[in-house]
Formats: sequence, structure tokens, C-alpha cells
Amino acid sequence: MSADTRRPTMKDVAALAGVSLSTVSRVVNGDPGRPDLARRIQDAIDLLGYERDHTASTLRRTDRASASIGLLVADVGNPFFAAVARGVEEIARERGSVTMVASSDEDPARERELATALAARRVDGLVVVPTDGSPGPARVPTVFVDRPPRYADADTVLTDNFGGAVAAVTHLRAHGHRRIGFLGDRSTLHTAAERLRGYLGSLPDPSPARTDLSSGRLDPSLVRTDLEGSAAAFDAACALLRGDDPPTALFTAQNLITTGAVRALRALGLQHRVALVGFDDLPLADALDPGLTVVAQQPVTLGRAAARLLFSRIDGDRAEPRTEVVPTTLVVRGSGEIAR
Amino acid sequence: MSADTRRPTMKDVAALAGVSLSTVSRVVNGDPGRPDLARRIQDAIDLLGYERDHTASTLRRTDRASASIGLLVADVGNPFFAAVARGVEEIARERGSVTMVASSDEDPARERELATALAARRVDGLVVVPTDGSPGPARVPTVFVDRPPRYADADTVLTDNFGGAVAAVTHLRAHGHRRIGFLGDRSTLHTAAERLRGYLGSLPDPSPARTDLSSGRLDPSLVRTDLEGSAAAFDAACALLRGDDPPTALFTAQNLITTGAVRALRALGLQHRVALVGFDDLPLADALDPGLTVVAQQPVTLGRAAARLLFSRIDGDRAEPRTEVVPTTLVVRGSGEIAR
DNA sequence: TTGTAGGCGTTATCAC
DNA sequence: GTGATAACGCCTACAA
Repeated sequence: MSADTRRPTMKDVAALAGVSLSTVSRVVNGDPGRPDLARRIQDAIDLLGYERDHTASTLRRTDRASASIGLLVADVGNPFFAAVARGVEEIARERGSVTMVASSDEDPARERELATALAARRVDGLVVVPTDGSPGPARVPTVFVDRPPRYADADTVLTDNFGGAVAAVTHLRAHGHRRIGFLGDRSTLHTAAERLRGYLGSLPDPSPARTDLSSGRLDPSLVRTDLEGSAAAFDAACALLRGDDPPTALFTAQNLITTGAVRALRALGLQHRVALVGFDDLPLADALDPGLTVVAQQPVTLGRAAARLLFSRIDGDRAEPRTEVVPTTLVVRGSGEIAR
Repeated sequence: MSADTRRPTMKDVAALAGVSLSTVSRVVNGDPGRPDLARRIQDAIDLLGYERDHTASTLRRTDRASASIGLLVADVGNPFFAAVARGVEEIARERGSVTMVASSDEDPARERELATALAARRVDGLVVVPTDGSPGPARVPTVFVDRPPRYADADTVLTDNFGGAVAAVTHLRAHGHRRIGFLGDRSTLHTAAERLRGYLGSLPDPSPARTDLSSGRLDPSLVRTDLEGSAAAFDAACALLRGDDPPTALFTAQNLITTGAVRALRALGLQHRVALVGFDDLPLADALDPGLTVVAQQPVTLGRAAARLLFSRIDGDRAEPRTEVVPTTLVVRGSGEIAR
């Protein structure tokens, strides 16, 4: 009979307080009960350092709520998704829920596997940044964030990618630019596609970039897509700027691509001659010379909205799936205001 | 008798396969058993879409392992901690564990509360970035990361803050600097204190900043601590650089402080005259003019090491608590190589 | 109001 | 090998 440091259970508390198990359960769950008993029970709890086993409680309880949710992002290490995670966690904590975070690394197989692992832990719901080949939602309430799911009509919270791109290009046009280059990442990504759409939609009808639009082709001297990472963006930007009749302004549609373009402009000594507006904000953007004008997203807001929507579903909201759109903000710092 | 979409249980599988509950359990847990039965059970599982309830399994199993760990950081939204989280999650996933992430916001009360919440979910262990007033470890295996715990001899994984600071100052001294300013954050933070110690230790004995060292006071025209945020750092840097006999170089001991100093140097037009080395790397650091020389940390490595240590404890490692130190790297980009 | 008993979904210990 | 049975820690009718 070892005096092992077993965690105390309700049974231990009941024994010490000289009451029955169910009385302890009720008191622990907020039922006042007889004051003297409640007091004895509380004393026993303090003495033993008892803490309720939340998992066992979930198993038996009628609502079966685990007070935990899952968050599936491409990569928590990415500052953008980290900010989304922060927003989700904030709302979850308000609700007394904890958040299990997992990174899919944009791999659909891993995404499915992780969703299953989270479901097996009986999370009450899931917030998901879907990968390209995302499967349908699991058997648990799911809200998609940052990108819409591919094959399902489901709750979704998105950034206004189209509107942000329009704002960026309109801003550049207002400063006299007519030849505006576009650099974007994987065009299969919803975000990238929307930003390109916004760019194209903001150009005047007889624009070179739009010439072949009806034929599905884009002017490669102005538009470059499917750039993966900042090195690729650097090369593409250099090529664009060194070409014949180069653009007088650039719209870079993603984080790392903006970084690559900034480096390219500096490498060519053009940072004060060619205008630049990037999508998504960066630390130090204001310390550059010139300061970097960006269309800022609100990732924390994105996460909060997704979590709120999820909890409303968990609470039983049975309305039609809905999509919320979070606006962007144009942050003017210099690079976007270079006139033609 | 509603045909509700209840989750199928082992009982359902057993009934459909025409075997007993225990046989299903054994097969699900990898016992081969009789091939024909195993096959029938697998078919039933597929047909019903059965998935084992991991929480119930944990409750009953002898080792009581939940295959989940908790991660308690100051703020997941902070890119540094996000990278730590990524490292932790990576190792956890290798082990089939999920990671519950929570942000303490540097509040000891919240830290305690969250640790309790995670323990109540029966995590197998905890990785913690302790706040100032961190309590002792909970009743679950705990590894501290980034900062040591205050009142306990426990497993810890730290960045080589002292060594990194020494490297930074030595680098500046090698470029001829003798009056090197120090800007740091909350001195109650272990990281900040260590970096200051490294700075002071790298100065020659009769250095102005060390003059009053024995008396515990530091030359305020060279050393500024307890700066919270980049705005405060901006002000402090301006004050230092505008003073009599200003420093010819700066060592900024933290992320946001570096940002503030970069802005200050630019505001004063001194970015090409005063050298600067920052602690911790920043995106776009290479796109600045001059490029920003930094002592880079390895947050992902930090997280991985902490998680590995934790799992070795979970696996029963009973050796003395140990401390691991992760080295830094000096990344040379220009700002630190400005000669006096 | 309190105690008793049954069960949530699973695993472990037995007989068989 | 398989199957009945008793737990794991807790909640919740129901009876007292």
C-alpha cells in the first residue's frame, strides 16, 4: 500500500468531508447545498489540493462539452497565423475553453490526420485554415478562416482580399501610375486569386495587363504569379524592372513577396523611383527608406470573429452558414506615394 | 427512439461485427487476434465511421496518458513565442501528442489559472515560459523555456543571452567602438538581465558604464534599462544620442527596442554614423539601409529542445533537473560594422 | 436537501 | 485466443 502521490479524487474529498460523492459533485458544480456541508467539503478540497478531472466530467455530463476547441493552421510559426491563433485563443479563454493548435504545413493529408486527432480528443469545435485539397468538415462544428473551404458551404471568415487589392491599385493610380506590376504567390490559393482579381478589376479597360484577359493570358511583363518565397519574388521583380517599358509601380500581393520586392528595388537603386504597395503589414515597414505603404490585414480580428462564430454554433445556432468579411486598412508610409 | 447522429461507440462496432466489446478494444489497440474477426471488426469500423474516444481511453488506461501537452507562453501572437510554439508542436506531433496553447500575457495570476485549466484537461506535461511571479511547477511534469523559473530547480531550456550579448559588444569593440550604449527592457526579466550582464562583462575595466558598477549604479548616459516597447526605446535612444559625449555605437537588447532605435537613428540622420547591433532577428532587417546586424536567436530550436526534454520526463527519465542552453548567431548585415 | 445507483466509452483482469 | 465483468472519475436521475 504505497503512499503514492495519486491525484485526489472526489471520492477522497467525500471521505474526508464525511459526505457522499454526489454531494461533493454538486458543490463542486456550484450547487450551494447545506452551508455547513459545503464548508466541510471546501475545506477537504483545499486540504487535499483536489482539482476536478475535466475529461472525466466531460464523459459523463449531458452536454458532453469538453471546453476545448481545435485550431488548424498552415503554420503557427508564421506571424500571420500566430496572430490569428491569438485572436481565437482570446475568445476561447473568455468562454473557459482551451485551444489545441496544430500546423498542417499546407498538406491535406496531414490536415485530415490532425483534424481526426483533435476530434478524437473530443474538441467542441474546430477553426480551420483549409489547405488546397481540404476535405469536407469533420463531424464537429467547424468554421473556416482566411480561406474558404473548397467543397462545402460552411461558416467562413475572410479578409477582404479583393477590396484590399483594389485599394492598393487605386492608390497607385491616384499617384499617376498606369503601368503597375503585380507579383503574387500560388494562384491556387484563394487569397492570391482574389488579390489578382482586385488588381485586374482596378485597371482601366484598355490596360496592357488586361489585353489578353479574355483569352485567359496575362501580360507577363506586368503580371507574375506563383512566386514561392521571397527569393523568387526578388528574381521576378528584377526581371520586371529590367524589362522594356518597365512598370512604374508594383503591387506585391503577399508578405514574403513584398520583402523580395523591397530587396530588388534596393538592389537596383530604384526604391525612390518606383512606387510599391504591399499586401499585409510587416514589422520595421516604417523604418525602411522610403517607409513601406501596405494594405494591412487584421489577423487577430479574423481569429476572434472565427472563434465567436464557432461558439455561436456550439451554443446551438442553427442558421444558414454565413461568411464574414474583415476589411483591410491602407497604411500610407511613403513607398506608395512616389509619383510617376 | 430517434435516429440521432450519435457518434458510434465500440459497443456499436461490437454489435455490428457480432463480437464482444473486449475483442473490438483489442483489435483497435493493435492486437491482431483471429484474422477473420479482425476483418469483420475493421469492416464494421469503416461502415460506421467509428473513431475511438481518446478521452475515455485515457481515463481507463493504466498509464493514463492523454497524448496531449500544454504550452504556456506570454503571447502566442508574438512571433518569437509563435516560433517556440512551432518547435514544441513539431516534436509533440512526432509523438502523436497535440499541443494546447495558452497566453499568460505576463500575468502570474492568469498563468496559474491557465496551468490549472490545462492540468484539469489531464495534459501529460507542460512547457512554460514563466512570468515574473511564476509559482512552482504544477503536479505535472514541467519544462521551462526562454526564462528560468524563479523559485525552483527545474528543467529549463534557455537562449545563451549572456554569450549573445558578449558577441554583440565584442563585435562593436572590434570595429573601434569604446562608448557603446545599452538599451534594454524590464530588468526583472531574466533575459534582459543576462544581456545587460553580457554587455557589462565585455567592457574594459575602466569603462564609463562600469565606473559605478561596484556601487550598483550605471552611467545613465550609456545604459538605459526598463524600456517598455519601441516608443520608449525611441525616446531613450534619442536622448542618448543627443547627450554630451554620445555613444558611437548601440547595443539594443530586444526586438521592439531595436525597432525603436532604428527609427531614432533614422530620425536623427545618424544611421550611417552610429553602429547598431540588436538582439533577436527581425523580418526586413536586411532590407534596411544599412542592413541590420543582429544576434539571432533560434526560437524553433528552443521549443524543440524543451519538448524533447519534457517527453523524456514523461517517459520516466528521473535524472536531476537539467538546463540546456541554445547558442545565438551573429548575423552581419552592415549596421554593426560601421567603424568609429 | 442528501444519498444511492447506474452509466458515459474505454481498458484490464479474469475465467473460459 | 475470446468474452463477461469490474473499474477509471465523474454526473444525474431517482429514491430517501
